[in-house]
Order: sequence, then C-alpha cells, then structure tokens
Amino acid sequence: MSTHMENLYDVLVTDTKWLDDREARAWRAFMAMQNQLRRRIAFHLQQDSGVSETDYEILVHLSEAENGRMRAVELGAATQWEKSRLFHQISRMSDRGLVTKESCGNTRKAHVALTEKGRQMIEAAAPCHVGHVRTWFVDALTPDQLDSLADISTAILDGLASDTACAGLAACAGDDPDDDCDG
Amino acid sequence: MSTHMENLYDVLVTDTKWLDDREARAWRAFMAMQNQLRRRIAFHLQQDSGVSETDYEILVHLSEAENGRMRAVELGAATQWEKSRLFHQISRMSDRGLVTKESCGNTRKAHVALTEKGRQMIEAAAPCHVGHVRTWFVDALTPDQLDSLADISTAILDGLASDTACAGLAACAGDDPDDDCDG
DNA sequence: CTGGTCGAGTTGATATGTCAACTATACCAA
DNA sequence: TTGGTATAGTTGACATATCAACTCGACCAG
Repeated sequence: MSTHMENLYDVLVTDTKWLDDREARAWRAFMAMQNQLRRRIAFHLQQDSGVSETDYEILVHLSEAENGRMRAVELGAATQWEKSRLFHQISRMSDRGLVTKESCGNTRKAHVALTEKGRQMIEAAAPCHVGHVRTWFVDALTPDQLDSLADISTAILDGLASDTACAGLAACAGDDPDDDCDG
Repeated sequence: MSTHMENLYDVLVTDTKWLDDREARAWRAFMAMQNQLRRRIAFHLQQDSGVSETDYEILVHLSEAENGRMRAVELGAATQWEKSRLFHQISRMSDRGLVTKESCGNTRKAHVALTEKGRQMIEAAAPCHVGHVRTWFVDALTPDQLDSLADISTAILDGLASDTACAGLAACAGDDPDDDCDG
C-alpha cells in the first residue's frame, strides 16, 4: 500500500470536520429546544381547544384566505407539505366536518373551504395558541433575542433555498392562482 | 346588560394579546426554518447513509454509551421519547439487525445494545450527518449568531422546565442507573 | 410474610406521515 | 388536430407516532 493510497484513505474516511464544543452546544441545545417547545405547544393546544398542530395550520391558512376558501395547491404551497399528506389531512378534517372539499365543474381544480364548525374551532383555538406562543416563546426571550432569532432563521432559510441539489425533496409548488371558479 | 358585564365579556372573549409584527415575524420565521432544516437534513441523511433521523438518534446514544449498551429507560431519558414510541422503534431496529434487545436474567431490566451492523451504520452515517449540519446550520451563521442561538435555546428550555402544569406530557424519566447485569 | 403501590416494559388499536403509482387535465409544440 | 409532457389530484400500502390498557418485578408499610 503506497503513501499515495494512505493519503487517499485519510481523505475519504478520516477527514471529517467534526463539530467543536461551541458548535455542538448550539446544535444540541437548538434541537432539544425545538422538540420540547413544539411538543409543549401542541399538547396544550390539543388539551385546551381540541385542535392538533396540523389541524391548526390548515385552519389558520383557510381562515386568512378570502371566503375561507383556497385551492388545494395553494394550501400545499402555504404549508409546504407533500401533496399526499395534505390530501389525507384534508380528508380527515372533512370527515370531522371542519372543512369541505369542493371540486370545480369539469375542471380538475380542487378547493377546500372552512365550514361553520371549522371557523368556530379556529376562532376558539387561536387565542389559546397565541397565549402559549407568548408564554413559552416570546416571553422567554428579550426583544433583542427575538430579533436575533428572526435573523438567524432567515439566514438558515436562505442557505437552504440557495441549495439546488435537492431533487426528490418534494413539497407543493403552487404558482398560478388562476382562480376562475365562482368566488 | 350592565357595564360590569360588558367589561367581563371583553376580558374573556376579546382581550387576547395578539402577536405584534416583530413577534409574529420571529415566530413564523422560526417555525419555517425548523421545518425545512429538519426535513432537509433528514432527507439527505436517509439518502446518503440509509439511516432515518430517528434511527440516528438511537444509534448515537448507544454508540456513546459504554459497550454500546444502555438500559431502555436510560435511552428514554436521553431521547425524551415516550416509552411506547421507544419500544416500537427499538423493535423495528432489532428486526433490521441494528440493535439487540437483551433482558436481564429474571429481573425486569431491558437493555439495548448495538450490533456490529449497527455500529457500522452509525460510523458511516455520522460524518455524513455532521457534514449536513455544518453546511446548513453552522456555516449559515456567524459565530456570534451560533452562540446567540445557543443562549436563546437554553432560555426557552429553562422556561419550559420551570413550568410545572404539565401532567400528561409524558416522557421517560430515567433516574436510577443501578446497573447490576453483567457489564 | 402479606398486601399495595409504583414504574418499567409490552402490547395492540388507532392516528398520522411517507412513498410510489396512477388518472386526468392543462399546456405546449409539431 | 395530434401527440407529448408536466402537474394537480387521488389512492392504497406501508412506516411511524400516539394512546390506553395491561403485566410484572421492585419496593415499602404493616
């Protein structure tokens, strides 16, 4: 085995740039915080208003849309979910009477609309959810930290967006509102 | 309806302290970042080394333990998972030959141990995972931002921990190492 | 020793998420 | 028009997460 081969071996197998203490501390704390914060907020949202985190996300987008109504593909773009996850979620919510699925004449466009019950659910859940976010997120941080976290988040998002090598990581795209069906 | 009643009504129904622009910006950016970062890293980890995010978490803890072996309850404490999630995950990994479940004589203690295959998996996956964390997390931030995020994370974690009103939000506790079975 | 409680471990039912395949429309180009 | 491609929508199989109930050893009080 030549010196050349040993160098190649080093490069391929042992030359990983591991995280130093500062980096590892940030990463581990961040991951732990993320997990626990999500779980806490989701748990209490469910307890207090009977709405899951995923229900809530759908309901929020619909309630902010005109007439509480959106095309499926727009919902997909807003949530960044895979289309089949969205489909199953909408089906379940439809079964529970929170939304309705409306297809549009002979075109293929699928619309999703809030029902009266769905609107009542989101209007009851929203103050509750905002309260939790305030308690465990906003109030835990100084105003400076809050701004700093927003900047950090957008920096990471920019990095993710600028990376093109991600075929296979699908989420609904959602251009083309192009909404001709009634109103 | 008296003025008194109207005030009460206001307090109960309309007096939610909604998020202002700064707060909403931070919260939304944070949530979006969280979702996308996790998804990206998990996706590429799976692609490059055939290990899911959850597999990885179990394997890391085991590989850092003495002899690649831990009590189930310790693993639960380390991961902060519910015990039945942990059980199912371990069962699946055991089916795939990554770990073994070892019960301890006639005592009730359950141990989980890395197999040779499991160790190979984690040793192949770790450099890959660290690379992704570096690319999309560490390198996207300045050193100051990294420290700031660590502080922010611990501040939020402290707030969560100091809140006692969370019966029902179960995760494995894990005191009492008390480990007498072989070694 | 006896009984009682506690918590680790296990189990299966159910809810949710992911994946690949498929259908049908929209759209473009020849 | 025709054909081809892209994408929205749908479906079912499978993987994973959550929940409630159960088993059984550990431990303590009497």
